[in-house]
Amino acid sequence: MENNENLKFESLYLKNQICFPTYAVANKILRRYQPLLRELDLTYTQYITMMVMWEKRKVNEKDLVEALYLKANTLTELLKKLKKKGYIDIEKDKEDKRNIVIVLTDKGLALREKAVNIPSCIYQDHWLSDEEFIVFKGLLDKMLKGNW
Amino acid sequence: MENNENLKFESLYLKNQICFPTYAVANKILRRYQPLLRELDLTYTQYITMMVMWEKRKVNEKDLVEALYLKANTLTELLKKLKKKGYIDIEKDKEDKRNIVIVLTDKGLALREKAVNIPSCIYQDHWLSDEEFIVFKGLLDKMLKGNW
DNA sequence: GTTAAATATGTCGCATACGATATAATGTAG
DNA sequence: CTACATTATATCGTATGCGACATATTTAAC
Repeated sequence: MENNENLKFESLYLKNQICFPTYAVANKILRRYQPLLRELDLTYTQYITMMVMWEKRKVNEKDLVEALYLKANTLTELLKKLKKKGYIDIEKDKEDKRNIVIVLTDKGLALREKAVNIPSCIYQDHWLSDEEFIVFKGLLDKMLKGNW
Repeated sequence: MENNENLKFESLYLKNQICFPTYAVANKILRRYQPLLRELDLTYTQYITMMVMWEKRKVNEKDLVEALYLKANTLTELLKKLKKKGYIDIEKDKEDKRNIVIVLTDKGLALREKAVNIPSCIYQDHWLSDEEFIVFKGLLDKMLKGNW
């Protein structure tokens, strides 16, 4: 009876989950970034938003939503904060007045010089081997693109 | 010059990140659970907490912190809510009065019957093949156990 | 044995993240 | 060309998740 019960509920054991360790590793990653990012006065979500800005220089909110796999309402508040810090400007799009245009400022661009050291700090502790990182990233990208 | 700049800041491109897709997949997973868990009146974090309770029946806060890779202050509020819903009871430990003892209630145990279908719903869309899931979970578990 | 360190938990403030819903602007069907 | 659908963004309320800090016990040092 006890064995039957174990069998029936096996799928609910924490150790058998895929989603839970994904969630836990993501939390662990965020905790790891925090002290490094504090020196740039950025949170993690602000940091990945700036990554897009450093690369594209000029986007609208929809571009960010797609690049970051977030929802627009999550970004609205965050963009106001980045604007307040002077890293971006927010303008109305003349062409399509529904859009906003987010533009990297000089101060925002300058921040990249301080940010450039972060990736090597983050990855230096060898959580995984180089080969494992490649496999891991391949699986993640597949999951992100997947339609589920 | 433009090429040099690309090279210098390559490590800051979103597409070269490992942490970002981990974070994005975790968000995607949480969004996927939400509608299913709403029927149980549980959030995702409450759900994984209940997983521990279904298995252990009786734990203290520290056990949960270790099992879920969260911080104690995150759990304090959450436990109050689970208590309010009647799924757990919270008592003082007589042996060591610093501890609290969290006990699964009958109502909490009964909830497991409704939860047992969730895992198959979640995993049915084949985000990855069975083999890929095994590899993925192996890497996640390694990262969780790693000391970084 | 008294004091200091360690442990377990709680409080507070901040920054997400989301669904539901609202609003404004644009596209489109007939 | 007008009503309706669609699109892009914003507002609101709820639930985390954390660091910093505070509190209450217990343990350990000497």
